[in-house]
Amino acid sequence: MTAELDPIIHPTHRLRICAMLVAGSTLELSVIKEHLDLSPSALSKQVAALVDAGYVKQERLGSDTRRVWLSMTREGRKAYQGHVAALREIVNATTVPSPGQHN
Amino acid sequence: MTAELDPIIHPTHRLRICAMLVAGSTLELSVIKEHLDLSPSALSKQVAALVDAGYVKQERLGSDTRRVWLSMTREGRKAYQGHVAALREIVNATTVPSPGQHN
DNA sequence: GTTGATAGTTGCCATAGTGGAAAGCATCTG
DNA sequence: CAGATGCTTTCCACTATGGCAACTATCAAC
Repeated sequence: MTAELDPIIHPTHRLRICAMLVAGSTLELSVIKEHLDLSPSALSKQVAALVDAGYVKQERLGSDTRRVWLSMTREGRKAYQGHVAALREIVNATTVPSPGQHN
Repeated sequence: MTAELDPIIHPTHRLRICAMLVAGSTLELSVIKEHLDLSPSALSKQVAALVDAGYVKQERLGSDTRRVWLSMTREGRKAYQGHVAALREIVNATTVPSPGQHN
């Protein structure tokens, strides 16, 4: 408990990016782009925010060095897990109705 | 599926407010205030955003008419449930690790 | 090598969101 | 009535966001 919502992760696009990366280990930026409805520049900035926070690592891996690959850092994984834990805390207070309350 | 994140609900303070209201049916504003670290003015504005969206209903109930009580509208409950469903979709893609991935 | 396409980043700008302080309003309490 | 209380609103400063257009770097074709 006492997990905190992480303002770096919370905004919707970055939350989605992190979720994809935690699930997918290492992904091409273009793959992420297809799943978020964002212009290239906006996406680039959201990713940069995660990189600046130390949550995401950027590499140019393949034969085509224009392409960027992303993965979570250990710190990023930890922050994401904490964030999700905090979300669960907040939301679960919801789903356990106290007796005598008429929802 | 295809549940959408609701930008009215998503920001952290409003998410907390909604979670409290969905859990607690009708709450005094002051009760919410104690659980969020926000100035009176900031809280007032966040609540106003939820009221404007039609998600929360404000009433002056007790003998002291200065005090405001809050509850979710049916629409608000629906929106909140949708939002939480969307969050689960996003986050659950995470917690089901595909085989062969080293998280 | 030159040309044109592609991947991504950055600067600029316009807009929206947020929060606190302070003033304002209505109401309650003594 | 005077002062305290609960909440709202106005004002202002600051941050965040997104798109466009310009830019860099690389690739692919010839």
